Amino acid sequence: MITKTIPDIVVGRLPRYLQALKHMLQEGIKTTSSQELGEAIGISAAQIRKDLSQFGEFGKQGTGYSVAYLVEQLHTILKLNKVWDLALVGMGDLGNALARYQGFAEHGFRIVAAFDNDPAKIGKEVAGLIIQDSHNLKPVISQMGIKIAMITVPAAAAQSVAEELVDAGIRAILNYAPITLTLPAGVYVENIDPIIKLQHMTYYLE
Amino acid sequence: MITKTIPDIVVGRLPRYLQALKHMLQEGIKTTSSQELGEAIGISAAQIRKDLSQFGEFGKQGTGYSVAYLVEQLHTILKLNKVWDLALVGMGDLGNALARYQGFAEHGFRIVAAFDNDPAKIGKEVAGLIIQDSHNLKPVISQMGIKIAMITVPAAAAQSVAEELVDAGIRAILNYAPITLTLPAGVYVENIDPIIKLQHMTYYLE
DNA sequence: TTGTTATTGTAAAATTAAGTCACAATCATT
DNA sequence: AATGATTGTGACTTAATTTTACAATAACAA
Repeated sequence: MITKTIPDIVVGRLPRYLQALKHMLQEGIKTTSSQELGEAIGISAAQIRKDLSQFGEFGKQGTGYSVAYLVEQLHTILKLNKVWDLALVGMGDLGNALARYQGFAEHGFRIVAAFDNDPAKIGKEVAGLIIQDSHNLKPVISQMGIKIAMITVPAAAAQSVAEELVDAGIRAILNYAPITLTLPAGVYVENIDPIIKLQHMTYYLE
Repeated sequence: MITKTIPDIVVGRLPRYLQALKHMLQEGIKTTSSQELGEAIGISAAQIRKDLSQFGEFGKQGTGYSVAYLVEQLHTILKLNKVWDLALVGMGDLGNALARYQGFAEHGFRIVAAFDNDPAKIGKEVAGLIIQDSHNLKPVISQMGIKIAMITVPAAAAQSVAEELVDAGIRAILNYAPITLTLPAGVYVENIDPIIKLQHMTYYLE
């Protein structure tokens, strides 16, 4: 097998394919085509076929793709055939909302540790989680072997929290703080910032 | 003046420049260079210069950029020299967290209407907003002239809510529901879905 | 004034990604 | 056995992005 690096932009589209395919599953659709899938998510049929072909042959000529099988294959590609433990740092309104969000569990992500540095919050329970003191962040995360963390602390604290997380063994960070984190290569960071998205859209409005 | 279409990906980087520049302002930094700005956000100096040059000449050779002036110029480019009104649909945990988030106001976005279809929530107050019945969505939004909406309803309801919003005059949607919306051309949609981001990152983990 | 250093704006080149098209191969159905 | 649908793929084109390089220029020091 030839190992070639697959462009990150291609990898980034796979979760969207998966999302649409899972909706099809829920609606009882057993089979689909690159055409149909493309229409559902606004991507050309050719591009979907090309993206998928980077990973293998998942369809059948004349028939298309078995939705269940393609979901299974995408799970394997994206390493979703296991439950991923998550750490959550920052239990403000957003942190609380994420702790209660059912979507994580439904997709194989489980928040197993929550932290805050506010004594008024430490010890309280949210969605079955006891909020822990941020001072214990490193021992808890390294002992539990958690690899992914979500940061929902204020911007001013985000960089140092991120460094602690990396120090504790975290390899991927979903950053909700409105700041660009500077971290060692090999740590994957994805940012979620509504302000950035809104400012992008206003360019196109009057 | 020659009007040329600027690639969307360039526009999408401007808010990140703005974010970093505002942090510099807060720290009292008066002048910066494409080099320094690039290091702060992980983008090459050349790309920043090229991106900015699409819109005009904002720097001085030998000196760099006045942070305040560049912030001002980016505000003008992104149409941020006004307060933008936002509608928020779906007052679950996430909707509530967004309603309370101070960041919107700090960046010139003001949530002026909140909706839900749950009778138990309608009429309640959150962060100074009275939650309104989703049935009134269209008249309220069109009368107030709101152009941007955020959707935080369950996936099953998101498409029809989005259609109602467009019908009411909404031109841009920040979609938190885990589904790809199908809407007329000319409506700008940005998606925020943590699951998609997490699934993208797990590809790179073991 | 002159030289030195820093930095922009931009052109050219290189690279990367996306889109298009075509079509043999194959599968299901009639 | 014929028909129609659809994949996987290769070739090609087009478009977009990134990198490189450097002349022009500003600030500053001697």
